[in-house]
Amino acid sequence: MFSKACEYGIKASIFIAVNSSQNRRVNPKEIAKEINSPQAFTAKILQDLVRHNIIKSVKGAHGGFEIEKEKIASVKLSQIVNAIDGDAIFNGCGLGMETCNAKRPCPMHDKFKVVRDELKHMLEHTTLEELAFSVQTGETFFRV
Amino acid sequence: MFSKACEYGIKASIFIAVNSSQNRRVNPKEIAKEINSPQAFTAKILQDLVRHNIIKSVKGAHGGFEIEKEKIASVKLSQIVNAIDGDAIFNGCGLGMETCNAKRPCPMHDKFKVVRDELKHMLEHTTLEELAFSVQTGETFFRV
DNA sequence: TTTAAATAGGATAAAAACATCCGAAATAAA
DNA sequence: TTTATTTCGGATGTTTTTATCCTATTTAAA
Repeated sequence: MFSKACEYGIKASIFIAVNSSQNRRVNPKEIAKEINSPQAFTAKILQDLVRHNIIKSVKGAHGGFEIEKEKIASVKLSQIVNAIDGDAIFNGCGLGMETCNAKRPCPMHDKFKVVRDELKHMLEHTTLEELAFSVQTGETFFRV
Repeated sequence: MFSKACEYGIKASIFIAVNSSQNRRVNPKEIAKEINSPQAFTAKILQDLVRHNIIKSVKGAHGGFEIEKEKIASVKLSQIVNAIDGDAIFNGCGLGMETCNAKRPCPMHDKFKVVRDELKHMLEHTTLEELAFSVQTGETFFRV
């Protein structure tokens, strides 16, 4: 469904949100440990999220990654997915056809579109805030 | 969403169904041409579908691939997807966590499960017959 | 029985995804 | 100003996915 990079990116963003809400910056080492991901690879993904203006990085001593508090509630899962995996998941054809559309649909088009649109809707209406909150309350988890 | 192999496998199955309903066997060359896929790679996938007992192959002169007519209506998309991509799409965690479940859910679990279950339901209730029919009537297409 | 036409399957190659390493650049604090 | 700490970014390596090639095996028909 999502690439590994995207999975790591989502988890990392949530973890950063959890910490930023407590005014703590975190670094790739802490993040990778918490979300159970390869550190250097995770660092690359964090750079990507910074370039896409989803998280903020602060260089130098006492630096790290953070998300502005006001942003935590407004950032949607769809933005993270789109930043890392692009928009194929939102608009792409279920059978990978470049040219599939309502006028000239692939055999799966109608049925697939229903599911894809629901996924899209879910990603566009799920905020970092609610995900971070469920982690903070101990309701959900990043790892075993 | 699905691997390339799975996309080719679905399209190939539909094309074989269309032809089998007219008592025609087809070979990898015809199939690859029709569904716009690499021929040798497609042949491998066909072997996989044969091993999974979804399609039938007939070796030797005048051989080729076919699907028993009675089977066309009973084969579900889910069987093809499962044969090629396995069951991760049906049961896997949205964040790739091996251990995610209702008791110890990942942050996306509840919201993802809704979408994943709808995808699963769609795949389990879509038959090769209806897909093949939509191609036969010229309502849907494999390529540009 | 021979031949031509098919699928089967192993070996190999190319591309993409996943991952690591290391030095450069930035910055806060000593 | 120096030092320690941190992100940035390029180079490189590994694994998986995608794709090709070639030979063996099977089988219908001549």
